[in-house]
Amino acid sequence: MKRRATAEPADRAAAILQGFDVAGFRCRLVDWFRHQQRDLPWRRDRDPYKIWVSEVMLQQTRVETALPYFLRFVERFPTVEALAAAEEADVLKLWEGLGYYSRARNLLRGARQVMEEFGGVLPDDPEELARIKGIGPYTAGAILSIAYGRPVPAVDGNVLRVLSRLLLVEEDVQKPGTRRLFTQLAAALVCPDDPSAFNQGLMELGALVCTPRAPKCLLCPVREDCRAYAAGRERELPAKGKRKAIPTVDMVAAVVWRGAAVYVYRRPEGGLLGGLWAFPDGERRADEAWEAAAARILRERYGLAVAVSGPLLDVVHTFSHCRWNLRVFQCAWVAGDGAAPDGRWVEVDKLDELAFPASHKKIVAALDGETVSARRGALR
DNA sequence: CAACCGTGGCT
DNA sequence: TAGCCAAGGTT
Repeated sequence: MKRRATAEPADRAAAILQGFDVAGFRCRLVDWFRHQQRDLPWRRDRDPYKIWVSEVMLQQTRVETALPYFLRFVERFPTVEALAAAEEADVLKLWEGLGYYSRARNLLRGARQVMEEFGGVLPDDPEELARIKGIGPYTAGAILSIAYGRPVPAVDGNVLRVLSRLLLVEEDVQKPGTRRLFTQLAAALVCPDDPSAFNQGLMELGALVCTPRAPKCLLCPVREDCRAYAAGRERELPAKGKRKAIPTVDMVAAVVWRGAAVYVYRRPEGGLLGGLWAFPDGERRADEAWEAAAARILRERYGLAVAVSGPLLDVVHTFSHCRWNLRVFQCAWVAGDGAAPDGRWVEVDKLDELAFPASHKKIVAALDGETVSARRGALR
């Protein structure tokens, strides 16, 4: 049998936990969580569906941001069955502004999958859960432990931070290999008596006390367990590699007027902002004039001949992995019905029925302003 | 494995 | 200001 140069995660986890007071740590954490947890709507009951929705919304998203979306979503779609019967357009409209829109599409697909394959009930089996679109290792662990009381780990960013400090683990937490180590550690630590309180306690501690920049160690219920605190090194952890610089792209978009209607298209699934509506847009070429770029893109990509009348606004929008310098032009329609696969002429007052990304939502808002000022002008 | 996929708030 | 950060998943 061949032996690896580096220890397996399971062996390393066991070595790291040598001398750690597992039982005492569990008690202190769970006790703290029971008394100090925030009153959040998804903690009101253990409905697996609501836990699922909340966990998906909370992926890479702050509690305060997700909260109003969650309330609207479960009000409109209270059950898996209700969601499974929904139109994707309605789901995306409820998700508008929350970002990472594949989450919404996957949640809808997942709900339909649960109706067809699992009789409308989210399975409590790890391997079956993992087959559902949009449910990865963390979300599966969260649903299993919180909704079904199963003693499995749920490793999110909070848990990586808390455990890296607690156990003084110095590996780069962004590497997939390190993630496996922390999953082993969390699996060994999880409290069999109350996996829900333990896993949520770990995350709540990370959110409220063991925060990224200025951890509140003096308020920490498990300070006596913390190796980083003992070493005075809590601010050095977790270790993370540097982020790559993100590229900037010059973009043009156009508001093409044809009577009271403007042209919009639905972005293809799978790409950036997939499934959302947008004004016709495209990349400006190097050394190309902005207005010329607008005319060229409308002609080539959207089959529209227009007269570019002037800039409406500039939008600078930063995504997670790229940045747009977006210049928006108003245009008068000349010819062409529009050739985008999912293009439509929509009256301006009906634009609110469609889901737009934040960057193009600003264009819609600018048009509302235009309408208002035009009406004001007409009244004078 | 590394790149892709949003958004808003904070320092 | 520019960068960092937040209950990740998919390809």
